[in-house]
Amino acid sequence: MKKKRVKLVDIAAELKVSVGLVSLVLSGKSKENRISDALAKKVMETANAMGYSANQLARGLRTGKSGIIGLVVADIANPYFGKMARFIENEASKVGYQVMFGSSDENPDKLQKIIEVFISRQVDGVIVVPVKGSQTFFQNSPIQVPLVFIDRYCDGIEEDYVCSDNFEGAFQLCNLLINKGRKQIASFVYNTDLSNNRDRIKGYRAAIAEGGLSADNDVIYEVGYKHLETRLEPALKDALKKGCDAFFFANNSLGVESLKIFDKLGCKMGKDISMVSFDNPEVYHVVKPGITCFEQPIEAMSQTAVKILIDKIINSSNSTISKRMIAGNLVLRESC
Amino acid sequence: MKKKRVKLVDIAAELKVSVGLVSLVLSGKSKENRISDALAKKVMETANAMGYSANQLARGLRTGKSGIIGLVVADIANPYFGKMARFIENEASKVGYQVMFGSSDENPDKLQKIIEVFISRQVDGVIVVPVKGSQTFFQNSPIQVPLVFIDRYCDGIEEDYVCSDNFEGAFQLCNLLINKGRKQIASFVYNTDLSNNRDRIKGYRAAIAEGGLSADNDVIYEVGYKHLETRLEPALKDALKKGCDAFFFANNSLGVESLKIFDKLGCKMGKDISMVSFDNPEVYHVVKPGITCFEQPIEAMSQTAVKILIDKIINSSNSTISKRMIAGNLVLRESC
DNA sequence: CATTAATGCTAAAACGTTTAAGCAATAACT
DNA sequence: AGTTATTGCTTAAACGTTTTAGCATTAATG
Repeated sequence: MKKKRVKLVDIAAELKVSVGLVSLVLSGKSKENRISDALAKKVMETANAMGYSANQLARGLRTGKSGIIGLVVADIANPYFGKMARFIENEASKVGYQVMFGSSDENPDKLQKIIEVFISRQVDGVIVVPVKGSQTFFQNSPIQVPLVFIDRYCDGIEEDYVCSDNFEGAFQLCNLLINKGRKQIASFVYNTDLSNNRDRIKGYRAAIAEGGLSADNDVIYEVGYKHLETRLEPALKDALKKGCDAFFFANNSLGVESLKIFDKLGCKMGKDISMVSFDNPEVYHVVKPGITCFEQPIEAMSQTAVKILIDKIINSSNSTISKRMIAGNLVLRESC
Repeated sequence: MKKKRVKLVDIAAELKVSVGLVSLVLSGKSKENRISDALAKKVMETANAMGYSANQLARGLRTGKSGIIGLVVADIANPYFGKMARFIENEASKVGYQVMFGSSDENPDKLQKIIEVFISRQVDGVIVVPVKGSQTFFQNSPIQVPLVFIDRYCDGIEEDYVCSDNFEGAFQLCNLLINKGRKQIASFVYNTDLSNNRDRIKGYRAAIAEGGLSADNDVIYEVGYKHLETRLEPALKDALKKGCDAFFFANNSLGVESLKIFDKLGCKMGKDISMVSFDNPEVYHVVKPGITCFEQPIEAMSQTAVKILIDKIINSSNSTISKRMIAGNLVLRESC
């Protein structure tokens, strides 16, 4: 029933040649090694006929390359990261790489565990969405694999990264609110000092300052990733009580959850209040009024990250580190 | 700069013991092999101190187990499959397995390629969402790895699967429409004869029949996965023209896209028309009126699939095949 | 005391590849 | 004809583990 997997030695036996020769032919090195065309052809044919498929474990052990890249996102179930995973998969498969993933839940311990497991599995490189509190890990552990940060980077860690223009996105979004004539803009962000979050706050502040609005710190609400359900609603109520008539959300999770709460509280979006948000989940498109947002260039970011990583893997070029910031685009809808 | 990875032989050299001993200790086989406690302790300590991490490629080559399971979904960017991936990741990591994924785009050729690559990478098992046209592949190729279908199964392929109760879900959903007093229910499904799609159609038909409505075939619209943008709108218009006052959507993609179109056409959801849908994407929760739907038990399905797979891997028990159907639950909202 | 048993370790093969080095045989030169 | 190249293949080591079999040494037994 269970057919034994055919390996090089089986093909070699069948043709009465050496294993090495079969290997050379099947890995496309016939020419360099002066294997006769006739024999090479015969080898390939029988390999096909016998249904040969290389054992990548053995190959990897020998060559020191697994052909796998590890991807660590916050949560693969979050469509933002799901899309990212998909684009990374596409780009990686173009160059023969497979993707192994792990979700950190924004937890530095989990992230560390995942990376350690990846390393143990000999991934050739990793693409990582770093999380709050993981700086020390990246600093202390002399990470032994090529690494590229995506979506965010870690301060003080000199590593390649690719992210979107978070400052500009926030700046543009908040400008929309100001131009709309809104007077007090509440900002909802995660409680981290990660680059993306921080730059979005900066963009918000810059817009406020340029727009001549008062930039009271107390209308910046930092909400923890795991406390959305409990902390978000009180924060929103507080903002409303303080007279905020506009809302800036630093990501889709905050924005989408807030939409539900606004509805519950009976706030009329686009009338009583205006809102803008980072990210462009399906919800923002379908809901009425549509939510104006800043769409991050997930595809370009993902492709770039893979390209940088593959380059690092192949050329072992830790010479210069690339820091890429890719422009996103504003999606104008009715919420502002 | 680049620290050399420490391996068993390094630890062995450090302690002037044999490699085998180190291996035995580190893989927790000290007792069975009568390694003295003192030495075992010392080995573990130096292993830690030296930062040892096993090379899973080598281990896998030797043991014949890679510790990796392959997951083939239609599209990891689709939140439904993203969640599935996440739950599978969680369950797999509990037993020390990593997940490698691939997206088939509902394309049998891609699916086949992915599985072949997985096999070549020596995955210990695969969890697969089969697609239209992949039956022959599963039939002909004597798949050499433990396999579990999820979400759907292939007719004529005797393999383990776990799916939700598609018939019951569709039946219940359509009953809601009928009880609401709707007279002509259009059904929007994919153009495949895969089990899930087919059972949903059956559920729809059964409800229609029991409800005493006319079951004209021409209010079943089969729309291809890749032709949603072009084919869906004409189909919806056609249904409206035919006088349909209720809509059953067999999945979230069809339902969400249709929401946009209904809005464009000025249809008042819950008044002019009612709708129900399979799956429970965020959109259905946030949109007004909320969309009544049948939520599939993604977590339970995923966990079950992993458990079955791990069991097959460990026990090589191809004795009995398990066919699991897990109940989902109706989420009542205002669209019906 | 002589035998058997238990203890604590080592040696070496094996997993399936890749690849450097080498070896005949033939071909191409002086 | 004698040397050197070229051609076409083979050999065998290596990658880092696991695991079986075995070897001393010490302890327990009759």
